[in-house]
Amino acid sequence: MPSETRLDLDAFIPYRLSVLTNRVSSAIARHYSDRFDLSIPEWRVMAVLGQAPGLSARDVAARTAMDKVQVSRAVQSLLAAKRLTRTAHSQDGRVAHLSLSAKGQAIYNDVVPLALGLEKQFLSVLNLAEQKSLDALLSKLSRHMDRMTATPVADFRAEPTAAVPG
Amino acid sequence: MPSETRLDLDAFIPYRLSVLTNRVSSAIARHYSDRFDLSIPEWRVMAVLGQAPGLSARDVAARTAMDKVQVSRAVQSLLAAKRLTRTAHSQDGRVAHLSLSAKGQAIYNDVVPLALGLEKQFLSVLNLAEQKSLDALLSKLSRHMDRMTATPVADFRAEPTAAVPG
DNA sequence: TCCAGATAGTTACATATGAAACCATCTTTC
DNA sequence: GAAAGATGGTTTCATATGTAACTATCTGGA
Repeated sequence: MPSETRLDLDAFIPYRLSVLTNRVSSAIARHYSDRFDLSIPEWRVMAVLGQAPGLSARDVAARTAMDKVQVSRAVQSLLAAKRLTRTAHSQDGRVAHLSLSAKGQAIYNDVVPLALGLEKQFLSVLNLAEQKSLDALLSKLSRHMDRMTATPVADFRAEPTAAVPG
Repeated sequence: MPSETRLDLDAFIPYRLSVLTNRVSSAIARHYSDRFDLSIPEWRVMAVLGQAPGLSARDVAARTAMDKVQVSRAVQSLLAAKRLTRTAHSQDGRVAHLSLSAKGQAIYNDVVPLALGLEKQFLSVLNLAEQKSLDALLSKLSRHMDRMTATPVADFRAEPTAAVPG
C-alpha cells in the first residue's frame, strides 16, 4: 500500500474550503432570509441587478456562476413579489431586460449594508496584509479554476510530495 | 442614501469564496461520482472513516460539519452497497460503530490519490509560500467562524471603510 | 424505582435542485 | 425565403436536502 494513500481531511484544502464557505454562506443567509423572505439565489440575482440594471437572465447567470434554470426560477419568484421589473428587448424577442423595482431597490438598500457588515466581521480576524493576501489568493485560484475547467482534465494522480505542509 | 450602500460582487469575499468552492467541489466530485457511484456526502463519510475507523454516526457528523440526517442517509446507502460495516456498541444500545468494509477500503484507496492529485493540480498555481499562506488563512478564518457562530451575532452594519481593498 | 429530560439515529414531508426535454425566437446558409 | 441550427428562457421530472417529528435508548434526580 503506497504511503501517499492517506488523506487527512483537516489538511485537505478543498474540504476545508467547502466547510468554511458553507458556514459563511449560511451565516449570512440566516440574516437576510427570514427578515426579507429572500432565498440565496434570489439575493444573488438582486445583487447583480442592483449593480448592473437591465441585464438579461442569461447575463445574470453568467455573472453569478448560477445555471439558467436557477436564475429563471429566482427571477420568477422575484417578479411575483414585484421586486423586479421585466421589459422586452427592442430587437430580440427572446430576451428581456431585468431591473430592481422600487420595492426591490428598497430591499437591496437594506441588505447591502447588512452583507457588508457581516463580511467585515468575518474578515476582522485578519490584518490588512492578510486581507490583501486572501484577496489575491482567491483571484489567482479562481482564474486557475477557469482555465482548469475550460479544458477537460486528464487523470491526475498524486505524487509522493504533499501538496501543502501542515 | 449612504454611500456605503454599494455592493461590488467581484470584491465581495463571501461571494467569491462560494463561487470558487462550488467549482472546486464539483470538479472533484465529477471525477469520482461517476467512476465509483459515490455522492459527495457518501465520500465524506468514507473519507472520515478511512482516517478514523469505528466512529459513530454522530462523530462523523461532528467531524464533517454535515448534519445527522445527511450522515444517516449516506451511511444507509453505503451499508446497502456493502461499503461499510456496522457493529453495535457494547455499552450503549443507541450507538453503532462504523468502519469501511474491504470493499469500501478498496474504493477509498482508489479515490484518495485521485483527490490528492486534483488538490495538487488546483494548488499548482500557487508557489509554496502562497500555499502556506492559504493554509494559515483558512485556519484563521475557520476558527473565527467557529467563534462567531457559537455566539449569536448582533445586527452588524457596515462602516464607511471598505473591508478589502481591490 | 420511576419519571423527566437528554441523546443517537430514522422517518416523513415539504422544498430545492439539476439534467434534460421543450418552446419560441433568432441567425445562417443555401 | 425556407430549412437547419443556435440561443434565451421555461417546464418537467427525478433526486437531494433540511426541518421537524418520531422511536429507542440512556441518564439523573426524587
